[in-house]
Amino acid sequence: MEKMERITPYLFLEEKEAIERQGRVPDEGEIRHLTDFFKMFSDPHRARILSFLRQGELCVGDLAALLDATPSAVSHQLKLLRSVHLVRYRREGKMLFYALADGHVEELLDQGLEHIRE
Amino acid sequence: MEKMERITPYLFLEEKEAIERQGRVPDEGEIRHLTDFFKMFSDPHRARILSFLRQGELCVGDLAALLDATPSAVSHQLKLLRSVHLVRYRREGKMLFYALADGHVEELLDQGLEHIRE
DNA sequence: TTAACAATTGAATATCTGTTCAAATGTTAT
DNA sequence: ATAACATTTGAACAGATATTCAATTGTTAA
Repeated sequence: MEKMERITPYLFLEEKEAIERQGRVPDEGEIRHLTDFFKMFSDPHRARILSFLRQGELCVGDLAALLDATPSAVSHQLKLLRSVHLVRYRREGKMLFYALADGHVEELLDQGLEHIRE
Repeated sequence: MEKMERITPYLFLEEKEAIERQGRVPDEGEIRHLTDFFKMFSDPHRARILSFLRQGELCVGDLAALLDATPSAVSHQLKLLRSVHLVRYRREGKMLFYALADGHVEELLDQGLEHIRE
């Protein structure tokens, strides 16, 4: 058998390439997207915004009151949530009503809760 | 009709309390756990570690080689992943082999990927 | 058109997070 | 014992992140 180049005492170059070829590990760009997406669930204000929006649409001022935060702080977070398409909004007069973008969001929240509760 | 105390032009105190009573928004402690949990998926190194572990257990040195990172950096991240029970490990000689803690992890990764791909 | 209000924006600051580096721990073989 | 190796740990530094504050945009009503 031919000599194999060792990377660590256990992993051989062939194995490493095999693992990478299997393609179950997203490439750099996709990992970046994925982590940016999950980052949205990793801040208490954002997680609470998403949780509150499960019950229907709310405007920025409502969210600020519910979170006990300033409208500015909430708006900054909503901007991030918009950037990864987790929320959508519609204008009604002076106000912007925000809502969850789709059902995925709730599923994900529930899965997270399931994990930490068990 | 009785006068209601307004919080914002739209949300009334009764509504706010109703929303909070519905209990679909986790309390402070649970939100903290939840965000700490999701935070684990929000760093590229950690996300790649979890992705690589889908294909079977790997030791720290292997992961370091696959990630092109130092064993120290990997170990620090593994410590965080252990802290929220996303990975488990077993010792074999000098090495520690890490594995995903349960199926939840893969489900979550897939849901995240599903969201960003659509 | 002006005033009032809801929300957004950008810059500054304080905090959090991830990596590095050196030292320590645990295991195996000599 | 000692040496060699895999991994962990803690402290220090650099970069990322969330909030605040002041200024701005957009909408409605007088």
